[in-house]
Formats: sequence, structure tokens, C-alpha cells
Amino acid sequence: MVKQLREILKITRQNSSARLEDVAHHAGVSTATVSRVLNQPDLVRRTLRDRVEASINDLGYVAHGAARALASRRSRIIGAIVPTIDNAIFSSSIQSLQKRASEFGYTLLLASSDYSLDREKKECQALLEQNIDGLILVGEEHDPAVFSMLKSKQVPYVNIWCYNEDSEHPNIGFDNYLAAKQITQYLLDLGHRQIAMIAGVVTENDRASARLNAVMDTLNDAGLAAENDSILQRDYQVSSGRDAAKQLLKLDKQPTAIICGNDVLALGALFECQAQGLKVPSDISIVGYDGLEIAAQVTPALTTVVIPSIQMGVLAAEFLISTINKKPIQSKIKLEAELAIRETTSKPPRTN
Amino acid sequence: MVKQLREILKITRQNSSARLEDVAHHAGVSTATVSRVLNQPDLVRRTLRDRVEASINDLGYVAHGAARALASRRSRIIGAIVPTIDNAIFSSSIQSLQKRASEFGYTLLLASSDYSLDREKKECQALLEQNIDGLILVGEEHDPAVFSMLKSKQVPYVNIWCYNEDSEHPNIGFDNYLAAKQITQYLLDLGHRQIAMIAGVVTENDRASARLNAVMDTLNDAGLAAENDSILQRDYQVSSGRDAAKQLLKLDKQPTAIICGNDVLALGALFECQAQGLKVPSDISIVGYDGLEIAAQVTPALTTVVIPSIQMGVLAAEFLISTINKKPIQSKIKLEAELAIRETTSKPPRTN
DNA sequence: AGTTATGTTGTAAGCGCTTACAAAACGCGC
DNA sequence: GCGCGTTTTGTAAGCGCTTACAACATAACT
Repeated sequence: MVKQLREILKITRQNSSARLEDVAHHAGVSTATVSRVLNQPDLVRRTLRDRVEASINDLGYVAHGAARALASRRSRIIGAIVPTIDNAIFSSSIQSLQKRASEFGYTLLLASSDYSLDREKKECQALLEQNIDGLILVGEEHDPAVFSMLKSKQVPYVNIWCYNEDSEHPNIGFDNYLAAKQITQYLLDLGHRQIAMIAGVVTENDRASARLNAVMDTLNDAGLAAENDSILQRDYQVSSGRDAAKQLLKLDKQPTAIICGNDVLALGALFECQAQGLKVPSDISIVGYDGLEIAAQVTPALTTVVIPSIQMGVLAAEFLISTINKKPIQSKIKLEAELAIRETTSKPPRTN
Repeated sequence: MVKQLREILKITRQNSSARLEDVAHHAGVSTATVSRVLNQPDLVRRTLRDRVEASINDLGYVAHGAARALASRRSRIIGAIVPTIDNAIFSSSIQSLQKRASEFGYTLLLASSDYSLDREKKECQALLEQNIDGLILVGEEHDPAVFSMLKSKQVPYVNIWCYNEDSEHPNIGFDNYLAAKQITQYLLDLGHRQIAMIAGVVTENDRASARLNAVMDTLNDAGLAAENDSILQRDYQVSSGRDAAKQLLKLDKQPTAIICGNDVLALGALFECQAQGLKVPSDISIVGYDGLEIAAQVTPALTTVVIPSIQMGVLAAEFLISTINKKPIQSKIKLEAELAIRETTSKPPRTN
């Protein structure tokens, strides 16, 4: 009877926007037909469909997602939790993810974990409460509760930024360890023996850890014991890179090369060297990791590992949406991270 | 009767997660009580509340946002449409927005317009379909349909990145024009007379337009007719900045200063100058706009306009959430964009 | 024409929650 | 012990949509 009252008061409630039922009345059809026009237009005869569509336009009808989600059990929303949005390499991935999802009619619910697995868990719950149809996570290390929640809600998910054939979870990414090993080896091959590292913060960050470990392992394998004071960890800021480089340049045994856990730190290191009047690469070599656009443009251009950030976003969206629609699709995709040799690396200076 | 069937088959449907009703049964109370524990705990007696909370934990209950949104008419989701996520200055704003919203129990639905008002309109509709409780838009220029949809759905919104006292729309931002004028004046005061500009693309972008206009107006006021070939427009990429700078440096009347529409273009210009062996600022001055973290760290540090990107995100979240909760709050907030004089600007070279 | 397969539309029962309203329980003063 | 106001809890009617199922119309066969 409330509904009837609403009908009676229709003139009054002109602001409360049109519902599917209003469209149905306007077009002289049942609500089921309108719903079909919206969701499975092929099932509706041409003439009727046109009439309904006209009514939709006339009334400026906008579907009510919550009602639709409740009835159909899918929200057309996918969620993503990234460590931080404020990080060029993630944001390019998010951008591509959002665009691809939008092309499929999905919207993106975005959350950030601040590199904390506990926050990630909480954000995951918040996203789950919003009935996301799928979830994208960064990295392979997550709170077990995350997976159990996802499982009990039967929400498909995928870990990006990592590749692990043996993982029990779908993942789309590249081998963080391998690429870091390669770039270290490249420096060794150039003749560097004093190699320092400015790593990202490895706490609860499997990508940063993998990169750090790869460098350490490779140096060890080459018979170079990594000294503690030449391995630094810094948060994701250019200023932190500068700060760390400053510290490294004060060392008794000054490094001839600095490996950075990401491009932001590498740019900081580069700028610090420049500020101190050092020539890069003739005095000191610097390498980054990520492949930000700016890395290729800075003078001198930064040698780095280019990771497929855009591709990961696109593929993650496609994987999730396929899975949501019960279309089988490959659940593990290995992408390549490529060494981009540019201008910040060369043989170590003779004076060594 | 379907519901009854479900009850009977409960053992079978262990994967379909717990509903509020299940919690109610488990705790031996009505659904209303459970709902109250969730939404207005003060209304429930202590002992009962504890019992219900225990049941919630036992069953791993996660609220069903769509159902909740349908019944309560609020989704606890706020939307944001930015030109592109893949842009450091927007992503820092989004990050702060998302964090602040999350603190209030809201999640962020994110869309991008690709600097197209038409896409923006479409994304707006998509967000509206998801029943967002509020919307954040960048800039003051939007398709009229956007505002009418928002109005008919009665969804509060706010334009950020701009400040306009006379606007009919809520806005939180700064004066793009004024700050650009100031930085231009600063260059004039230093003695520069050959001033070029690398503007952002101004199409459907009121922020980029305002900045460009401010520069042109200021140059005009100083009696300097801006020459066409010294005013360039480029998209938001470091490489575009380099490219534009390259072109400007080829000019017969080489500029002694380059004003850039944003820091990314400015960095590109800086790198190009460095690559060509020019000394910045003694040979040529460069200024940016935005105040990215890297601008302060690059060598030489970039003179720029620091805009309150984080603050805009935070305040926008707060404004929207207050408005959603019917708490009156100031709907126009003027923030300051500050000139940061650093190392890429000085008097023009004598040789002029 | 009669029968069957196919295509098109309508009816109505939920989806899981909130909330107005009613009912019950409690506390207090007398 | 009663009446009253207050607090606490329950009942049940939706929120706006989708979709199984039924009903009907049409096309395709014998």
C-alpha cells in the first residue's frame, strides 16, 4: 500500500527518479519485458524493444545497481587493492584495469593497503561487503583470511605483479626475482665489483623482497659478500633515494654501481649523484626497476627493468570478467620484464 | 517456500555465506536486532549485543551491501571521476581521498574520463547506476547532463581542482589562473622577455586553459606579444615535454624561459635542455606547475607551483560525507597554490 | 487443419537487508 | 501492586530489480 501511495503522490515525487516499473507503465509492458530489454534485448521483439527504449529515454531511467545486484547476484563491480595508488607504476596499471573493465560494463572499486597485510584484509572485507564480482590483489603474499573470505563468498580473484606457476592462486605477472638477477648480472659483466643496493621496504612486500634477494644471491654467487652498509632499504620516494645515495657515497669503499629496487629510488640516486657533481655513468652506474615513462626520458636515460604494468591491468580485468562469466580461461599468465639498457650504466671507472 | 527449502538444505549450501537471518537464528534473536547491532548498537542491550556479535564472528558474517543499499537507500560508496588515474598529481589526490573515505567506512568507485566530457558523462551514469552516495569531479566544466543526472538522483557532488566563488556548484580547490599569473610575473620580474610556454592540452580542460590564459594575459599586460610558435600544447608525458622543448630551442628567437603547464612537461623540458648541454638556469629558466615530489628532488630542483592535491582529496571526502549525512558544511573552499622558487629559474643570460 | 516447436510476453516470488510500528519488558513513584 | 513512561525487542512490509514458470502467439511441420 505504500507503493500505491507513491503512485497517488506521483506528481509530488517527481524528484525521486524513475524506477523500472515506471518505465514499464510508460511503455505499456510488464517489468519483466523492460528488464529483458536491458539485459537480454534479443529476447524482445523489435517493435516492443524500441518502444521500451524510448520510454527509458523519456523518463531518463537509470538502473538501480543495488536492486539489480540483489536480484541477479552480481554487482558488475570489480575490486582492486593496491599497496598505494600514489605510485606511478601502480597507477598506470590501475588506469588500464579501469579502462578495460569499463569497456565490459564493470566499474572499479579501489582500495589501498599501505603495504600492510592487515589493512589489506580489512579493505578486502569492505570490498566484499560491497558485493564485488571479482578482486585484484598485488603480490602473492596475503593474509590467509583474505583467501578464505574470498572462497566462502565464491568471489574470483587474481594476484598480479607476480608469477608463480606452482601457486594455488591465479596469478598474472612476471618473475621479480629473475629480472633482478639479470640486471645484477649485467652489472657484474660490465666489471663492477663494488655494488650497492637501495631496496624498497621489504616488510610484507614479496616483490621488494624478491628483488632484494635476487641481488644478494647474485652477488654471493659471484663471490662478492654483500656488506651490510651497502644494502639500504628505503620507502617509495625520490627524496629517500637521494638520501640513501648520499649515505652510500660517504662509504669508505664507494660503490661503482647502485642497484635500486624501483625507478623512483633510482631517480633519487641519480639526482643525488648529479647534485654532488658525479658523472653518471662514468663515475658511477645506476639501475632502476619498473620502467616508468620518466626513466626513459631523464638525462641520462635510466637503465632499468621494464615491467608490463599496463598489460597486467588489462589481463587481470579480462581474466576476472571471463571467470565471472564462467568462461574458462588460463589462470596463470607469465609476462616478461625486460632489461632496458640505457645511459646510466657503463664499465666501472678505472681509478678503482 | 524457496526459503524453506534453503533451510532444509542448509547442510548442502555451506558455501553460500551466512545471511543476517542466519546470524539471527544462531543468536536466537530477530533479524531486526542483528541489524541494529550492526547499525545502531546503542539501541541494543549489552548482553544481547555481545551475543549477536559472537554469532557474527562464529558465522563469519559479512554484510550484503547491495541488500543494505536497497533497503536503506545509501550505498556507502562514493564515486570519483578523474581525467586519468595515471598521472601522479591526480593519483596522490585519489590516494588521500580513498584513505579518508575509508576511515568513514566508505569505499571509492573510481572512473576516468580521459579528458573527454563525453566519456565523463558516461562514466557518471555508470557510477550513478551503482548508487553512489556522492561524486567527486575534477574541474568546473562538465556536460550539463552530468549535473542534471546528479540533481535528479539527488546525489551530492563537488568539483575539485578549481575554486570559483560564484559557481552554482560546490567546489574545493585553488585558483589555477592566479598562480599561473604569479609565476609568469616572477619570470618577468627576473628580467625575462623571451618567454615560451609548453601548455597542457586545453581541449575540454578548464585547468589547463586557465593556466595558459593566465600566462598569455600576463605576457600581454607586460607588452610582450606572445608569438604563436612559442606557445605549444602537449599531452601529459615527459617525452612530450622533451619534444616541445626541442622545438622551442630551434626557434630563431630562443626563449630564455619556458613556462610549463605541469611538472611532467617541465621535467621533460629540463631533461631536453640537459641533453643538449644547456645549463639550467643560467642558459635558460624552466618552471613547472603541480608540485610533484620529484620536482623538488630533481637536479636542479624545479621551480614550480605547489598545488594542494592531498588536501583536496581529503576535504572532498569530508565534504561529501558530511553532506550525505545532512550535516551542513561549507560548500566552497579556497586553498592556496604556492610558488616554490627553486633552482631552475634565474635572471636571463646576459648574451641576450 | 491439427500438432508441435519456437518465440514472445506476463505473473509473481524472491534477493538480504532496514525500519516503521507494535509489542513486550522494565523501572519508578505512589 | 498498579499505572505510566522508557527502553528493548520483534513483526512484517517493503527497497527495485531479475528470472523461473506459465501463458499465449506464431511459425513450421505433417
